[in-house]
Amino acid sequence: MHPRYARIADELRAAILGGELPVGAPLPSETVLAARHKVARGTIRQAVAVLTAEGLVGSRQGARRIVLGRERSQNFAVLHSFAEWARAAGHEVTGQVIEQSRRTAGAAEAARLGLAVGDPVLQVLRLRRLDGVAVLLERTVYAGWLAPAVERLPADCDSVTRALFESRGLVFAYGEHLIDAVAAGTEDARLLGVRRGGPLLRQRRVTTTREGRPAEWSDDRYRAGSVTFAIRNAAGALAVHPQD
Amino acid sequence: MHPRYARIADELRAAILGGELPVGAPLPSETVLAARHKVARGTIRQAVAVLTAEGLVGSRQGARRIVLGRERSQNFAVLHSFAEWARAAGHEVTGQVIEQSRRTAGAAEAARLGLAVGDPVLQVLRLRRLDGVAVLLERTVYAGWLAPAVERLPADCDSVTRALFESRGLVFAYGEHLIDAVAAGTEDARLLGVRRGGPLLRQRRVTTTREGRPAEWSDDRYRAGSVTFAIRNAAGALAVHPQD
DNA sequence: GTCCCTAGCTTGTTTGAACAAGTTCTGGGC
DNA sequence: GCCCAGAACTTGTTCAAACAAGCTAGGGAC
Repeated sequence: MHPRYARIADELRAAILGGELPVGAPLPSETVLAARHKVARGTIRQAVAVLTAEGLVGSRQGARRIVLGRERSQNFAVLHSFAEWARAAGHEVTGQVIEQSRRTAGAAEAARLGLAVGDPVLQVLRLRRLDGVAVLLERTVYAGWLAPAVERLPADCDSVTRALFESRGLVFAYGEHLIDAVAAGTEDARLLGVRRGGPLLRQRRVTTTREGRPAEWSDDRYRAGSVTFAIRNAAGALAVHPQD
Repeated sequence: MHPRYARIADELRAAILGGELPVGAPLPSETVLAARHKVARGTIRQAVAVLTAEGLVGSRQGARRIVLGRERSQNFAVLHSFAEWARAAGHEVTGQVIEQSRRTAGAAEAARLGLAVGDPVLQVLRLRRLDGVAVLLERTVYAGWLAPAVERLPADCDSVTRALFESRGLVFAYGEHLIDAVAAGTEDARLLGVRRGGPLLRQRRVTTTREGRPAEWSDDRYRAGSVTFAIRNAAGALAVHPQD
């Protein structure tokens, strides 16, 4: 059973997405909502904090909260798994390991993965296709303790994240991403089928387990025009949990 | 005076950034922190919620909170203003309007800015330099009601966001961003001084006022290698900033 | 009619308490 | 020595109350 505030948040979200609370309209005041749901004001504040974090509503002290938008921004967590995102968007995803080898960590990798220089790591080069078209080239380095689990995966595994969750109970909960544009190198161009020197969208990311242990470090290159990152930010309102 | 929880958050953040609380270390428990600062547990929870949203600490029910990282990711708000970010990072920013003209909104613009087709808009082409190097080409469309305020700005205005805040009290608080890579067109190549067809990082964004009124729509192209978007996502909360 | 100022409403901050749910560690039993 | 059951601890959820700070609409002065 979800907590009370989450269910109230779901209800409000549904009202916004369903158009009962149109964009620009004020939300009912906290007092009214509290009375309507028979909960304390703090619980309502937690519920609207969820919506604020999603960028659906904005708030200013003294004035009523306002509906900002109807499109719910996906949690950025989907960015962790190309496969999850693509499937949700109705695309067919396939993956293929091009190259896989064990080696030892260099200084940069060691720092990023929280290892010592020389610790074993597993390097994987993976090509992913969307509806048959080569779209993403992943160069991933897994921490040594993950290597056996990754090596056991089939070469055409669709979703590594899901597979590792199912086989090892691993959850990649927190991550850090660096996004920029780079020119396609020779290998990039050949595998993705683009011109050498042409634009690629690069995403470098570190993913850690829920406990904060770094698990993988990856350099992902997307063919230009194939993928766009969408970010909705509920800027000023970054503080979340109002009350305990 | 900042609220109490914000000051406690600042103190904890400083401890993490300063290395007193190294990555992987547990945070003191809420009870301990509450006693130490002589506040209620709820106040401590608000403080750590800030850090959680910044991606600095993670938490699991039942276990102590853990320091996840040392790099603080700025709130996405800074991304609204290239100038604000650059200045904060210690760079010298200059801007220059290349072209500016009024026209009427097409279908796509009207939809994005919440206008009717044919409503007046102001189109501005702006080149921005970082420490003297051309780095960003902005193609911005302002809603008609903003046009007078924008036209009144000097052609070499550094920070449009700040200027509009000061002259009109406008705050660009919420936005939506689409990030991808594109090949440089002829004009892009000439103004940014890169090869035609070379990689550019494109950011398309809609910015609305705090009240949810769309104010500007912009296509920003960054020279590859000059700027990187950093995104840190802590299970739902995301924060982003450009970095070099 | 216009302007200002205040009364009332709304969100923000904080307190203190209680229980629920999950984790960690300590002993005792084997 | 190993393993399992609790005890103790820690975070998560909720309540009720109070005051602070900011906004808005309406009424009074001009």
